[in-house]
Order: sequence, then C-alpha cells, then structure tokens
Amino acid sequence: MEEMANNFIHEIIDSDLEKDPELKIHTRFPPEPNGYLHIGSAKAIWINSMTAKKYGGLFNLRYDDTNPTKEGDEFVKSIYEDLCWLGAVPTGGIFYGSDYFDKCYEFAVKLIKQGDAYVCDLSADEMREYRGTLTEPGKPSPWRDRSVEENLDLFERMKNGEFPDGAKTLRAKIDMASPNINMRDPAIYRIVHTPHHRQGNKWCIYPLYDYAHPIQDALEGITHSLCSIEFENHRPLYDWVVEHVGFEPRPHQYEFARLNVTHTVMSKRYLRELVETGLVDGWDDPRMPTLCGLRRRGYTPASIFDFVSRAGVAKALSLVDHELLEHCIREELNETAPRRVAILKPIKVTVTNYPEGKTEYFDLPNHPQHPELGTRKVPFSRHLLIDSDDFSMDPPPKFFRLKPGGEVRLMGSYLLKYEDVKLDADGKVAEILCTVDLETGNGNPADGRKVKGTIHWLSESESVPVDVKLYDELFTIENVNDIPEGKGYGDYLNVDSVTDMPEARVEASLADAKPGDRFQFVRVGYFVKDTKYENTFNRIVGLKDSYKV
RNA sequence: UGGGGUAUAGCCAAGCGGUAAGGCACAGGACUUUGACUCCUGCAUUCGCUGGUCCGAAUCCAGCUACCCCAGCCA
Repeated sequence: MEEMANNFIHEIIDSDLEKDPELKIHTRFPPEPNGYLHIGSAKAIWINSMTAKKYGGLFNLRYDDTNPTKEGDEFVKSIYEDLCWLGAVPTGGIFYGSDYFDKCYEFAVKLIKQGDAYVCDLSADEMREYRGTLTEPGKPSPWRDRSVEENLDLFERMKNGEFPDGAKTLRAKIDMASPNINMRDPAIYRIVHTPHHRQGNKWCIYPLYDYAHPIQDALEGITHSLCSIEFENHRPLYDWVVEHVGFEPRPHQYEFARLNVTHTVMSKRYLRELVETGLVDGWDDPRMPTLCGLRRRGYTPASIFDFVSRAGVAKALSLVDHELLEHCIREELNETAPRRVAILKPIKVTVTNYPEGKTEYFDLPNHPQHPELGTRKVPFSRHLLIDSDDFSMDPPPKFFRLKPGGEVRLMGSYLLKYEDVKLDADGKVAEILCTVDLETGNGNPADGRKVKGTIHWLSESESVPVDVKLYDELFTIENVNDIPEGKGYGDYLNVDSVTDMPEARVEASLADAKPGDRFQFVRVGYFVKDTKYENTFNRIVGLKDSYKV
C-alpha cells in the first residue's frame, strides 16, 4: 500500500530535484468544506500525501474555505475524521484558507498599487457580456482605468461594508482579449455579506479561488500543487498571481485526471441531493461512495489506497471498473479477516441420527491459510441451519451442494447425507431431514468415498440472530452526462436492491455476541459470485465493521 | 467554429526511435474439508485515422477525427 507506482508526477519531481537537489517537496490536500470526502477525494489525498512521503517532504491539509455561503463546520469535522481514518497524516500541518484573509487583502492592495487590479462596478450580467464568448474576445470594463487612489479607496470601502452584495468586484487587470477566458480580467474579490464559519462577521469581501489558492500555496511553502485536470485552464492565472504578488520561490500547479468509478456517481451535487432528499440514510449510508459510507461498507483504508494506486495517475479521462475496488478489498480481507459463518437465508436441517439435546464442539480454523490464528469451538447439534442456496430440490448439472440423494461435507465436521424433506402448507421445503456419518467426525470416511461439496452450517439454538441489510448494488447510473436538464436522478438511479434478511444468523462465537444481541452487518465477508448458476451468495464473514444497534 | 487537454485490449495503464510491461475483467486447467483462496495457461502481428521521414515509428513530422475542460461575483 505504501508503495507508489511511478507516474508522470514523479518524473516532474525527479527533474525538479535534479535542478535543485536541496528542494524540499511540499504538497497539500485542499478540500472545500462543503461536503463529505469521497473515493475521488481519496485519489487526491493519496497522490499528494504519498508524493510528499516518497520524497521525504511534507503534506498539508488545508480547508479551502473562501466561500462562506457553502461551507460549514459539519464538513470540516467530517473531513478531518475521514482523513484520520485513511491514515493520511498531514505532516506539514492543518491550515485554513480563511486564515490568510488578511494576507490576501494585503496582497490585493499591493496589486492595486502596481496597477494590476481594479475595482469594477459591472453587475454580474454586465460582466458576462463584457467577457465575450469562447470565440469572441471580451471588451474592457469602463472601470478598468480607474486611478490607483480611487481603486484603493473603493477597495477599502468594499471591505468596510459600504456596498451591498454584488455591487462591486476587485478584478485582476490582465487581458480582455485572451483566448483563455480565465485571463479576461477575472474577479478576485467579491462582496458577500455572509458570516464565515470561522471568521464570523469580520469580512464581507471574500477572495475567489483563483486568487486565493496560489497565495495559500505560496504562503505554506507548497512546491507542487497537485490538483485535478479541470484546473488546467487556470494554471496561467495561478502563475500570474504568484508572479505579480511576487512570491519566491514559486509553487507550481500540476494536474491529473479525476477518478471515476463505474456504477457510481461522485459529484458532490448529486451526493448532497441523495442525502437531502432522504433517498439514502445519510452521508455515511453504505451505498454512498463517500469515505464514511465505504467505511461502513467494510472497505479499509489500505484497500482504498490500493485501489487508487492500481487505477493509476494519468491525464486521460478514465472510468475505472468497480470490480477493481472489489478485488482490492477481497484481497485484503482474504488475507486478514478471521472466518466466521453467517447463514443469510437459513433453512432447517434435522440430523435424524443425532441425539436430541446432545451438543458437541468442532474446532474450526479462524483462517484456512493461517493456522497460527488458532481455532474456535463451533457447536454441533441435531438441529442445524444451512444457507438455502446450498440446497436444491431440482439441481442443475454439476451442483455439488446438498440435493436429494446427495452427500456433502459440513465444513469442519461430519459428512451429511440427504434423506427426506418436510414441506410446508405452500409446498415449499420447510426442513431437510438428513443423517450424518458419525464415523467421519472431522476426518474422511473409512471407505474412501469422496464428496465434492462442502457447505457451511450453524447449530440453530446456539447461533445469534442478526438483522442483515444487504445492499448488493451501488448506485447504478450509466452516465451522469446522460441526465437531461431538469431531470432528477430518480429516473436513473437504482436504489431498490436492498434486501432485508431478518432471519439471518451468525456464529455465537462472534466477539461479545450472545443470543439476543442485535447486530447490523454492512459487509458480510466478501461476495462470491457464482456465475455458473447465476446466483450470488455470501459465504464467509470477514468481520471488519459491525455495529451494534 | 477561440483556447487548453486526451486518444495503447472490455476497463485502467506502462512505453520517450530498436520491434507492445503490469493490474482488473474474462476463458480454460490443476488443487481444494468454503465451487473461495492459491497455482498454471490463454487473452493487442498492433497503439484514434491518413500520409511522410527513417534500415527501423506507439514513439519524430504533417494533416485529419473523436472525446473532455473553460464564457460563476463556485471550488
């Protein structure tokens, strides 16, 4: 997990280091506290933190909180918690963009004095008109040539709250004819009479991202500002700010492609909508691609970083198959998770040749490949439960589990032979009557016969009932861009695949569990997809995250 | 139709003038007291297209094509 595949960013840094071997690499992760971190954020976190780590540098967490209308403490807190959970330690410290408001103001005054910024009275609509279009150049604002003195005076009065929201902006004086629209005298300060979550009512003017971000980076000594690719067009402006404010040494911005995952929607807008409309239970609903949602779903930090690392860092648009994420968590849990049995869709088995009231215990290994992890005692009795997927009255070819006339291995225990079934009033199988080969214990039969199937089982009276909510699908959305204007996600999202299985049971040997305890399992082991028979069933419990309700 | 990017297998992705890494997925097979795991095997005569340079091109040049981003006083 700690290893980092080579990517183009390392090439850049290697070449920087060649020019200046003393260079101390410094990166940052700058989330806006307006939502919860998701797996896409994990990519940015991983790239920035691992790059710093690889080169012995520092990594900052910086809340990019320059827009008071969208941000809040709930998000500040959750971002911190999720980052901690991931284990991405901000070795360079934790900062807030808003802590640099004084500096930003000071530098804005400097730009005005240099003739590089001016106060503009254009309304938002007018500014849009003056900006021109993709194919036509913009035209200069009538306020572009105000004197330095007037600009200074106006800017101070903006700060003092003399003007209402939107009445004026401070703009960088660059080039209204630039083919890059971001360079057509972008606004760098706006008036917003909204209290800030940290600054309270101290300010009524707030710097914009394009202006604030390079300043934040420079002030923190960031050397490599690694961000996603939609900011590529902003890089000239980033460099302009750094140059005109006069920072030395200069931070530099590099861009990489965002992470997209199949069957998942990552945009904060949609995630927020899902939460706010109650389609999910919250930001940490196990179906959410948020880090806290994935955590409840049983993914580990290592598996998430592993996934991000395998998906790679490049600039091409990509949509990574979610199977890769599944592979990463399966690989980890397979190695680390202690095995426990869960019967999700129980069906009764009565062992007719086993005495009523007798209980014996079998030692089952906690991990098939790691005997050093020890064993546990699993009770066996006349009344068992097996998963109904492991039994078929009318088996397809090559069905090796329990079937009429068949014999299977009860995992870690006897061979079990089918004798008969009892049907309920509807004619469905209510109970399977079987016998065990008492000679087999945990070994092989004397006659040398082999059985092909092994199934898991529990003693009915000594297992623990649980509520299992099986979320077997993430959000299914074919393509966010396919959503027509004005259409909600409701038509496109499939969130119905939630199955409640109140009869599910798990081993009584689960930590602290006793009959009567209620658990909610959000990840029950890993999924084993049996494509041959087109059914999906759960086998092993890899207890990573379980919550007592 | 301005500018900035990106095109290598079903999905990611290396490759940087010397003859297509790796992972996921998929398909066979071996093993198996979890049909898991593990282990073998297979999976691009070709790199968006068309030309050109060169002994030699995914790599260099030219011209096309497709997709993504930018016209917030959001980030």
